[in-house]
Amino acid sequence: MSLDPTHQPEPGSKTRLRLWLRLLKVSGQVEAELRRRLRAEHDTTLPRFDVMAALARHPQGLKMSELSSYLRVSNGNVTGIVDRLTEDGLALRVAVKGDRRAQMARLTPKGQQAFADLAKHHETWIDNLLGALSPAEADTVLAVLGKLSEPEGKT
Amino acid sequence: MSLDPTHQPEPGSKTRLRLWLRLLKVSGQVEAELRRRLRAEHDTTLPRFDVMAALARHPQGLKMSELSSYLRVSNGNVTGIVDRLTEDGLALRVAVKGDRRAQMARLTPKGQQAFADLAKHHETWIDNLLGALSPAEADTVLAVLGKLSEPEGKT
DNA sequence: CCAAACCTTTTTAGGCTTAAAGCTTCAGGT
DNA sequence: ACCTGAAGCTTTAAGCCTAAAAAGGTTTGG
Repeated sequence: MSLDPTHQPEPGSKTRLRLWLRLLKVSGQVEAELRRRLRAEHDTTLPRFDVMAALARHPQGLKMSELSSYLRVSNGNVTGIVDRLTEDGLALRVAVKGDRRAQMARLTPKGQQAFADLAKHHETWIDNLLGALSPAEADTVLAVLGKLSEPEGKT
Repeated sequence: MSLDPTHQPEPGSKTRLRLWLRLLKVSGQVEAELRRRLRAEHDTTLPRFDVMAALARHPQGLKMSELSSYLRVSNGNVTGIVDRLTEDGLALRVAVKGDRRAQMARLTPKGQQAFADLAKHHETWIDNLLGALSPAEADTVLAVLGKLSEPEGKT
């Protein structure tokens, strides 16, 4: 099969597959380097960073369920991460007034300070890791990839 | 701090950070969808798919250490994955002649057949998920991201 | 009032991941 | 033959991830 030159299942199928593999490679490399630096220089992990970033944007705190839907991870997942952040004194749980089922996760002052430090380094790291791209190139890719995130179907 | 308008730490730093976030978003979405379909339609996982793909390219088999360096994952990691593939009858370990320490992991006929089916669907999925991009757009992104994978320093 | 339905969170079970430790085997030097 | 270091693989510990079940708390309809 496929010796038939008239087959051509999809135009650009091959190119898209190559694009996917490269996308996977680049994001994997950057992500791996971020994880490595977070661990080596700050003794933390990417999931912890993500949770802290979410909480930093919401100083009043987030319910556990809000946090999990915000981060697009499972409900039971954030339990463990917040547990460990709490053990390290970076986060805490506070009761929700009027609903004894719910709890708000919130950064401690120590956690806010730690995140500010992390965020500063994070931006620098990204700028270094993607430094081979000019702003114009970055904008180009940004625009093209934007088509995938916004599945505009309204023709 | 940063009220000083002469600061400007990096030109394009903001754009690169946005690019990274979009890259993360797109690859995360595609990857999550692949995992979901692998699970729902084939009762398997992405790591298993990756191992099977590696073994499919090497019909004579791969040593465990070759497999782990090929996939860029830790040595102890593939042990468990090959274990589970073996339990399902998709892979097997064969002794390496002349070195009783080493073992070759290899796909069984059942495993080869299963992978052929997976690979066919995989290509279709990718083509669908990235279908919003024209071949020209895909080529553009491919070229730009190529600069990151090939850190050409020879000027 | 109270039981069923619903909501919020934690717990459980299973898989993936790494780093580090342990076991066996190999290869080379004495 | 013996020792030693390195190689190959597995095991273990800790964290992350999900889906599903369990445990409390709340709300609502009779």
